[in-house]
Amino acid sequence: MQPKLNRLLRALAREGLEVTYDGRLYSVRLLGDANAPPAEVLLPPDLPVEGKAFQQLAHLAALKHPGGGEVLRVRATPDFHPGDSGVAIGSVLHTRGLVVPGAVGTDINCGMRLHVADLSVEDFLSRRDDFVERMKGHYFFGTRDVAMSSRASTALLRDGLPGWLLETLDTPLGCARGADLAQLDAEVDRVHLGGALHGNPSWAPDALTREGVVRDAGLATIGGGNHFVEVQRVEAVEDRARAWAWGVREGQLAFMIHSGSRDVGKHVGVAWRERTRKAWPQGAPFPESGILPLADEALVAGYLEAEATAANYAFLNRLLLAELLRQTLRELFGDVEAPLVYDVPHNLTLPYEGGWLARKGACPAGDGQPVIIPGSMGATSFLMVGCGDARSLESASHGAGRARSRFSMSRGGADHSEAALGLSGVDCISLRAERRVEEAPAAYKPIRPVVDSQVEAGIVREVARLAPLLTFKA
DNA sequence: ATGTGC
Repeated sequence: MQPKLNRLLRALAREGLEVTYDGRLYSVRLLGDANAPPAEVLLPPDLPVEGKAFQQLAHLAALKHPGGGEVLRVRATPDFHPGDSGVAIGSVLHTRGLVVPGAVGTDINCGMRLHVADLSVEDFLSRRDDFVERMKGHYFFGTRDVAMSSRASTALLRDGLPGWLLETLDTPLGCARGADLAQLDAEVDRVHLGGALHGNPSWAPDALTREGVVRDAGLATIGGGNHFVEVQRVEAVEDRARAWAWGVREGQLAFMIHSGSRDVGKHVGVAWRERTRKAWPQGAPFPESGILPLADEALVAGYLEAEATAANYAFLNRLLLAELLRQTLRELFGDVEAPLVYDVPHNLTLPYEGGWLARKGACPAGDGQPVIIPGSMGATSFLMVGCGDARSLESASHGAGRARSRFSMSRGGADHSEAALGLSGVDCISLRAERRVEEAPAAYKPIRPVVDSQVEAGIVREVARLAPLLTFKA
């Protein structure tokens, strides 16, 4: 291990980085930039490291705006890996007086949602094929163009889930027609921030605010990449008191949803990437990292409102994905309770200590907060509780982390046998064969060391472990 | 991340 580590440190030094490592925590800084805060990375010695991701972190910490504002701290989670917009996935950025749209990216309010159901695994598996066929209809072919009233859509984008619910009570359309709206209302408390950010519908694509009935092809769909819907079994409970309080018990069925704001986030993210570039002060050189901050107060407020608009959409997307699961369960098994445990965003800018905290693939881990860390398909996922650790900027990993790129997984010549991909015994439902390969367990780091390192560092504690039964990938 | 495209 040591020679390998020394090689990495030397390679990074050649690229202009100053790196130290104490066996748990890396500290990274651009050489010769003593004013920039060092970026910290929690990473146990047995996990693979990527030079590019370190470089991206060091550049993020060194970010400056000629108009003022400052980066206070940068921290990365143990699942961090290079991002293609110049900001590593797993970065947490604490700023004052400036905001970095690229530190959230286009996948705004990507997040996790977890439900449990009082249904035995045996009963569920006895109707597995029926269940899969119905969900395929919903997630892959069927429930496209989800209808909602223009009023509900506008209220959602502006006020989030409570606004949407208020308008939907009068005119339930689409998936909402079969929903228990009183239950959805009661569950809003278990959505991070109440699922209610202050948005502005004018930042959303025009189609979402059209008069009359809005028909949206993206709503209640999983989306690509690492997004998924997974049916699991609660295989072990570590913190019985907390699990009980959250409604989680051993042997229950669970539903885990990983999805985001679909094309709405892309629309907002791309628009603000342009605006941020145009807002860069005339004559000032562009940072070589390509990462641009906003410092102007009105622009910062405008961006945060746009981000919130997409975030509100993502909250509803995850809610409706869960609602389709819940309705399908009722169709197959009668009156099954499938209450929400928690819904938490891991790509969002939120107020923190008088400034802003931008998380890109990092789960909030405030004291007592539920933290959801999914393993790859076929691996255990974790329900944790945050410890409110300040050194980690109250942030945990959002998964195991990608070990190999989608491209490197799918290219010819690679061993695509089930065994090599780690897919033996994995029940993955997707219409696209290449998705199973790109997202196979072999593309991801092992989840155990990622979780353990965060427990040892006092960031999270284990509440329950969830074993996969079947996974839907778009 | 994106009704993706290396």
